[in-house]
Amino acid sequence: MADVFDALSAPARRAILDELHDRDGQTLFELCARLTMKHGLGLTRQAVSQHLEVLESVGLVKTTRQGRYKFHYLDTTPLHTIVRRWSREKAKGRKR
Amino acid sequence: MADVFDALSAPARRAILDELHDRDGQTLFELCARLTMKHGLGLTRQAVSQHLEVLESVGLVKTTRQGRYKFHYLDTTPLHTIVRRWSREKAKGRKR
DNA sequence: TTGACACGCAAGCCGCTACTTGCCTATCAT
DNA sequence: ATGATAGGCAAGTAGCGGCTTGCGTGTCAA
Repeated sequence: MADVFDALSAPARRAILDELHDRDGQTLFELCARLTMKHGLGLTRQAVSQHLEVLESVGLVKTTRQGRYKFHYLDTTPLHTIVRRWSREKAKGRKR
Repeated sequence: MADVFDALSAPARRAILDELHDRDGQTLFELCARLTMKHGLGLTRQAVSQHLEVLESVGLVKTTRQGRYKFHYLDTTPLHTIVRRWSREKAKGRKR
């Protein structure tokens, strides 16, 4: 588990990204509460925590700590590389 | 297994997309040969075939049959929906 | 200092999926 | 018709990942 594609494969992680897109900078408990509210997902705190670890490891989520709070922020820049990978412009050195 | 994210989660399927991006309209056997050549993947024909099924089911690959040949073509349009999902422009009816 | 709160660590279970194996169908050349 | 080529179908196996469970750590208020 190391790249953006794996991170996006889990529906729960996509729901987390949706939540952060709707309200950026949430804590773990906020996310747990709102995920069960809106998306109806029955996820424990640990489950969400593990998902956030994955999302952070691939750069889709950035975090800042303040005291005992840890805020999570969405970062979509890794997504652009996905589309670019199979875009029509052939890679630079390829034309020969 | 039904959406684009799951389809992209497997490295082998991404390699197949890479191959089709490099040379569009290949048959199953062509893909098998070139995948073992270039990417060094030890994939059987059935493995590649099953991957192509998945890619086709989510619309990333289109196919045409001619006699006993089946040609596979890359289609990147499903990829754009991924980026749009978490783009900055809030969904239309949301501003309230 | 004590308790509550926000979060982290680690092991275990279970289902899904990638891959294999074996056999079958269809198309083409001779 | 017969063999070779291109591809399809189906069941079984093994490993990984999502989720749980239980406990531990750090921060804040009273």
